[in-house]
Amino acid sequence: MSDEVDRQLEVMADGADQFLGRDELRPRLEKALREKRPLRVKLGMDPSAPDLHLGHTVVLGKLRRFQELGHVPIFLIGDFTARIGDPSGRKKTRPALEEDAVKKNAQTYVDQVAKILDIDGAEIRFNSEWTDALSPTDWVRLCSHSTVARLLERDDFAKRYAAGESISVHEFLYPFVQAYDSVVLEADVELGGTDQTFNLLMGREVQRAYGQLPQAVITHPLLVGLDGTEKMSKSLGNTVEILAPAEEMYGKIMRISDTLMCDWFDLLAAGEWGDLASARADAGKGSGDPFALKHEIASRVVARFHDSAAADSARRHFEQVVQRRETPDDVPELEVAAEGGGVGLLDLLRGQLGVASNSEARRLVAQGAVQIDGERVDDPTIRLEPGGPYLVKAGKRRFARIRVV
RNA sequence: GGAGAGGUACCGAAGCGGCCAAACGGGGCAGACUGUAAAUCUGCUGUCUUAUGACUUCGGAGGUUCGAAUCCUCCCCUCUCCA
Repeated sequence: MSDEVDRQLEVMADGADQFLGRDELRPRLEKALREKRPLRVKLGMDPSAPDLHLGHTVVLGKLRRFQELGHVPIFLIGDFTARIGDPSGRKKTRPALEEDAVKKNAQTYVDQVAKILDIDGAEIRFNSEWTDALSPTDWVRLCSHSTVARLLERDDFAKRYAAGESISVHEFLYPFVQAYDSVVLEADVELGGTDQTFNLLMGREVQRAYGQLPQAVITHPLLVGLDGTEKMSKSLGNTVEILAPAEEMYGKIMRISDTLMCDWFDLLAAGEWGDLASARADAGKGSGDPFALKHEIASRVVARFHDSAAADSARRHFEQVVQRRETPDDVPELEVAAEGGGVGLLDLLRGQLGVASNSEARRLVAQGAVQIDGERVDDPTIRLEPGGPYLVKAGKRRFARIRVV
């Protein structure tokens, strides 16, 4: 029995940055196991962007592990809080979202989360369910449980305040709402990124104020995005979306630095990649074969969100197109209507290859990035005669087979 | 309520009557290199059927001027200090 408690606590702590309230959790866990009343484990996310990315999956993976331990995963969609905008880690006020956008995003979240959790065994909740019912008096009471000084202690607020950045009053409300969610959900544990520490601790305080046992708080390091410096975040454009096509996902992962690769390995392994431990250790020391390890990580991540067949073909595609710089097998074939006896190259690049503008297309030609049937083109004004198909290449990764009709 | 400071391209930030499509840095794109990368080096980076050309752009709306990102007026937004 106590072995089982230890084992579970260890799984809970795996990969975590902090595990606050661990000692208090122990007796609750024992009781839970004894009485077969699983713990309620909360993870909240704001539907502020439609796509979940690898960064989200770090904590989601932990939630899944709780589920595997027999506890109740509660995935909370912060549809109300998204309308406030979480100030965590922000340098400026996050714009509040329109209700419609929030609803739409929330919908897609459930589908995406299902790739990680066993969704049937999970509790999916929306916090507007109870926040909309709060009266002004309730709000005042809720907000009385902390102080301005305390809120200003918070790192991101403190920095913004010191730097003379604006802080809107409503941003102060955010932690209160998140804390209140824990009260309503009677959370035993709440998960989050390290940037959530303040909000999560607020949950403990408010639960206490409402006569509940405070939740344990488990935070995980934030996954650094593709740029290798900032946390992965949609607004920074450094994400790998979990719904991304297999090839794109594979390619993005292959493009990260070796240092970042090690970081990702640790956060994304989720207790699964034990067989790669020694390769990981070598990579950390700068020895071994980091390239092979990166391939392996890319394959496993793709397999996790697609399947192993997709992972294999993504790998082949990468080896072919990026490593050997060959033409991929699956170049899209497009037909273009001839106008005045042919098609101008610039129109083609813009219309069929996804180049942003004629000027951009000209630049690509000038830079020697455009090829037709393997031949470099350096005159942007050429026209393609009816016929083909012509194999058109723009830059390293944009291909199309064009038939002019 | 009062007094100051400020809003510039994807982002940060210079410019403060013509030489400004707007320095510089970041980002992005392309090329070289490489284990795909990262790092490094080089170039490009508003649009237009490329043009010592035109058009749109410097918070918004007007105005002064041969000419405005740059001066004036009003408005909107942000920050600081004082009350």
